[in-house]
Amino acid sequence: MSESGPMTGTRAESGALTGTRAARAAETEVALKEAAIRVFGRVGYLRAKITDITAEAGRAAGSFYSHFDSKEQLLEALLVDMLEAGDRSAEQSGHNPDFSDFEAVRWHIAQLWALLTTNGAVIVALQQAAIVNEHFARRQQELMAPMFEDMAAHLDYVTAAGGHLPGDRMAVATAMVMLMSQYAYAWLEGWPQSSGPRPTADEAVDMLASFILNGIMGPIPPSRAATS
Amino acid sequence: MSESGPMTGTRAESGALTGTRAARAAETEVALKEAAIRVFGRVGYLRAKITDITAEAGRAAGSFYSHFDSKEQLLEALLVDMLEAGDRSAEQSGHNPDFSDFEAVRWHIAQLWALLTTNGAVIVALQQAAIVNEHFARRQQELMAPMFEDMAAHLDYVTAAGGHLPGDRMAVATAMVMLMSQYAYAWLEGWPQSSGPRPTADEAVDMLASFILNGIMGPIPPSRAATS
DNA sequence: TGTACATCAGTGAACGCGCGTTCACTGATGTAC
DNA sequence: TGTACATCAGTGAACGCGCGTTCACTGATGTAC
Repeated sequence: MSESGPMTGTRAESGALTGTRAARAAETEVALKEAAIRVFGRVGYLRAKITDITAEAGRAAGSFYSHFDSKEQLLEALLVDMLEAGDRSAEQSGHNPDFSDFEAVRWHIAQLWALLTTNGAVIVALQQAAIVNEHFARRQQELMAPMFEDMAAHLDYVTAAGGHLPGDRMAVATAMVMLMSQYAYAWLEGWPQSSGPRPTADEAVDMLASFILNGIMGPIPPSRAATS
Repeated sequence: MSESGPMTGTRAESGALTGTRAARAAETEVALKEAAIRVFGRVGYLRAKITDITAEAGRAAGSFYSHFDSKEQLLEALLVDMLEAGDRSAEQSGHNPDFSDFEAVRWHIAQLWALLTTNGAVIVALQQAAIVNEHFARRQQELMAPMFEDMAAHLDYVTAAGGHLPGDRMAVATAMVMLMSQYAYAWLEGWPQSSGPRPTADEAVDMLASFILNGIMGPIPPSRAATS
């Protein structure tokens, strides 16, 4: 027994390139996806070359096509992964839909913030892909539509609580989503570059929550705004 | 005198392709720029091919390079045109910087709205170019930086008037710019597509003005919000 | 005013670069007997 | 358990498409004398 069996020995020694065929293929697919996310984050989806991704994953160029038909299909796969993970985490949370309440607004913003910071590369990739590709333009709409509807529904609580929306409920919902997502994007990009230290994530979420609650309802009591 | 002179006759007859050499070249350059704006508006900057632009302008492909070194340099020229026009119109307007006043806020939003609707194609082209090109990423920052600074300065009037900003002045200024520009973009794109009629430009500007004034200060008197 | 030549805006076919995609090949894994 | 063959993940050089860019050419405009 000074030598292990030929197969098991080979497996243990050559690391990532061993295992059953199926396992090895699955490993490579995951490696390609993870590499893609890193490359997208570094140079953006539109500038990312197939060979950038395979190089980042430590594979040959041709290997890519054993797993994906194209860069588009890879992005689609990443989107599916993201949405599955999102569905799983969304199930458990019974949330408060009453947007006349500061904590409810803040909770929703924090949720969106978490989504953007954990899946930033994929979401920004989708945004970029939507610019040059009809399919992803539609996909982006499909992702945003429920957000608009969701926000609009939450705004009805504001009206019910005697708040005075600044305009049409759908227009206000659209403005809210645009504000949240774009401010988050600017924050991730480090805008504006000129001035002092950028806010922490918590400060940013607080600011947005106060801004939006004031915007849709009127000022919140200073005590709550200061302590949250 | 039954025949006009050979040159003047030729000029009058063959329309756009006549005149002095310099004039003819200038005409073509203008035609290419205008064609580019139309093509950018239709398919976007990133998808626009040089031959799309020359075809739209009714010229041969090679003609492009008598006037511009590349698509990038053409966009740069369009930006310069836009900024020159912007400077000219900005000079004449003595504006009210006091953002505790509804009309001042509304006026600024209307200004930005006008800028985006008249130069939408070029501004969106810049946004797209900034994604894949370092030069235009910097150019975009240069264009936005004064807006952030300007808004932040205006916000100081809010604090002076006893208003309570929802966060750091620069963060709030950033949020305002993001809200205005992105809502305008969404409006131009017809988002959200699902629901009923989108607001008119005036309604959109009113909504943004109320949203922002509430957001940065507290609610405006209902009478003013309703009448403006 | 007329002629001969120079210049230049514009033309469009051809060229060539960059990058996505293919494919003959390798060596390890899986299967049959 | 051992041998012979089949299958398949992965390789990387080569291919080829799309589009930016060039360039020899045309015909009109400008200049010289």
